[in-house]
Amino acid sequence: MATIYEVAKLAGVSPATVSRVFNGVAVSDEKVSAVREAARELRFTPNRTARTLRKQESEVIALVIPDIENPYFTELARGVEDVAQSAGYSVVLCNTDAQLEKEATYLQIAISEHMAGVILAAASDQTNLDDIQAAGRPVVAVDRGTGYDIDGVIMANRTAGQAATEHLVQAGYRRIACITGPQHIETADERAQGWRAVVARHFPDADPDELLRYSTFRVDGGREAMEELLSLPEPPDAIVAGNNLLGVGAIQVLTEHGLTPPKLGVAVVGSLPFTTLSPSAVTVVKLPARHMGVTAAKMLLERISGDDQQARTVVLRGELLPARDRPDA
Amino acid sequence: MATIYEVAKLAGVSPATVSRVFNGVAVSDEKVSAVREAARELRFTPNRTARTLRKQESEVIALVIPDIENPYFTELARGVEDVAQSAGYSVVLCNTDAQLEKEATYLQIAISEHMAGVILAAASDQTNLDDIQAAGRPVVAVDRGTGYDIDGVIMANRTAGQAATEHLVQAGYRRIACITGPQHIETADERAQGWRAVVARHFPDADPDELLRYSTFRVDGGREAMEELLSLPEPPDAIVAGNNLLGVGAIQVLTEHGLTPPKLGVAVVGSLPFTTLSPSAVTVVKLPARHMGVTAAKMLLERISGDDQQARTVVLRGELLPARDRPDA
DNA sequence: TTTGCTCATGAAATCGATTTCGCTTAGAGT
DNA sequence: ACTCTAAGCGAAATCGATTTCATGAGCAAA
Repeated sequence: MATIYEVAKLAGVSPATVSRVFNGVAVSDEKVSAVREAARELRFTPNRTARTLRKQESEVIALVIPDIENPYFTELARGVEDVAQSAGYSVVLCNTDAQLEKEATYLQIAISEHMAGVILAAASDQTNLDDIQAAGRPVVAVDRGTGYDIDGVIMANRTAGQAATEHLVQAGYRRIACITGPQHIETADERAQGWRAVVARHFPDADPDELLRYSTFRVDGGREAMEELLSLPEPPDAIVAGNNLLGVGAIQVLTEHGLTPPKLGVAVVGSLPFTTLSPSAVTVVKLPARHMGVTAAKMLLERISGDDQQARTVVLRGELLPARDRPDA
Repeated sequence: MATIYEVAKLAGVSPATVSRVFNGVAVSDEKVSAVREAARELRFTPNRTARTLRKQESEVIALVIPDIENPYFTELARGVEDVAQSAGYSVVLCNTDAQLEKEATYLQIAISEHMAGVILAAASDQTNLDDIQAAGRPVVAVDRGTGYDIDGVIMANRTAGQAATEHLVQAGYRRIACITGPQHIETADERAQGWRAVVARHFPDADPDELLRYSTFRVDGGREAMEELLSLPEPPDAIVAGNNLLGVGAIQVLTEHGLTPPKLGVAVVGSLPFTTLSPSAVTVVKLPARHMGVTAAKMLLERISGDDQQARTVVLRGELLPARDRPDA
């Protein structure tokens, strides 16, 4: 690739002037066109590595997520990407597999590659951000908090859990179970709390914990938990799934048992983008994943451009899309 | 962040020696430990930007795909990532939305960021790789060819289309339609050709094109095409979907019309990881997406380390997972 | 003892951009 | 006509690592 020096020589100016042309600093019209002409001829593209080294900042932001195969996170990624792209930033997607170690590696890379900032869906509440904060790189939390006082975009998880559960109650279900993610993940626990509150209010005599399962946020986790619940002496007549993948797993098992919703009521916190069910069979609390990504990216870009107001937390709300088929319909 | 100079000063050696310690070049034991000690104390991490500038190569590979929200590509990405990670490389995921322009931008970035190589699922057969080849960066094609003579990992698409269709014929269906992706995408067309060959052989009198729909490789594309097919004077009794998302869209429409498979036969080229259907209702030709990513990443790493044998193309085969429920069962 | 080699090491060049500094020149103000 | 200011521009420093080159020490072979 051509360098700035070759362009300078061809255009008959100094490298400094070439740089100025490409960075919008005042240069006379004739030199501008000479430089542009030379650059075109040599197919010159500025070397981003050199630029990053000198400027101590690159136009790359890292999006660190626990599960790249979860459509929820890819939708979120789309939101981030669209905003970033139109601001001239590119996005590096880092998949941590919910492992603290991988997460730490990626955060180190973000520092040593001079990335402009990080959007982080933390693997757990143990995530250490000391180094990246010391490096002065802004971090925005998405989906989950971090234990640090930083910008964040999260869901009203408790509310979402409540809404899902409440809707099942209204639909006439009486023994409502809950399958959620690992207890150490804030998101998982809050949704379960929403469920518990509603169940406790409507059925004060029931022992809620009998019908609560903490699992992994994965399809197989949903399957296992659902199998377990079905084999109880007194199985539930409805379940609330703590995220999309748990919902998929649970519904798969139900289908295999001939209990296709709404025979057994199902409400999912999260969307089922690739479901092949009738859309009216399952209640869904749609999470604004894309919007979450958009918001987080905007906040991050503000910080990158120097905004240092107090840390903000934006709380987004899910949207209840009720199942229309009732068991008594 | 601490620099190599500060470490050198603290350890009482030259920066060159510090570099050698971190790159496994012979240095006396005492200096090694002095350097390590100093590095630990200053929490030194080598600045990757500077290293990249000097070495003219970074430990980053780009994975350029047309649709990050398609589980097929995220599964492929997982394969790439696992191999790359264990070789010390990180992966930048670039989403082109099947747009040539975005793709070109990302390829330019790959060059100007000195990325070690690119794994590319091309947006179309128009992709221009001249620049990146001129820059000497290896490119491996996945899922689709590129029109260049480079390494590639592709599917036996025609075979997959045939197998899916053949299975529907064996199951007793007689009027089998096909919904596939844009005609200018090799993958889409080859699968349709497989379908056409089988249909022509078994039903030589039928006009195949009446039942063939080129669409986009997206859920809504599958929905539209399915609606169209259902409103034909003589609608099909089965369909072959050219990829996973088309399959999802088609099945959604069928479900809404009360034609849940296997009432109308469905075979999909591609997996339905988040389906909630009974697994025995739909025939699936499972594509080895992960394996494809793994293979491509290994090939790319070989090229990166200097291998310059002739370009190779690896063809992987899909696996037929037949539906067990027959319409006549 | 001398020659020849290897090994460890530091000084300095290098990668390719940006940016500071200082000089020149042109135009405004008096 | 004479400062004063600002704009345009080039030379050189800079970012932080790697790598070449030169040097000297240590050791083996002759």
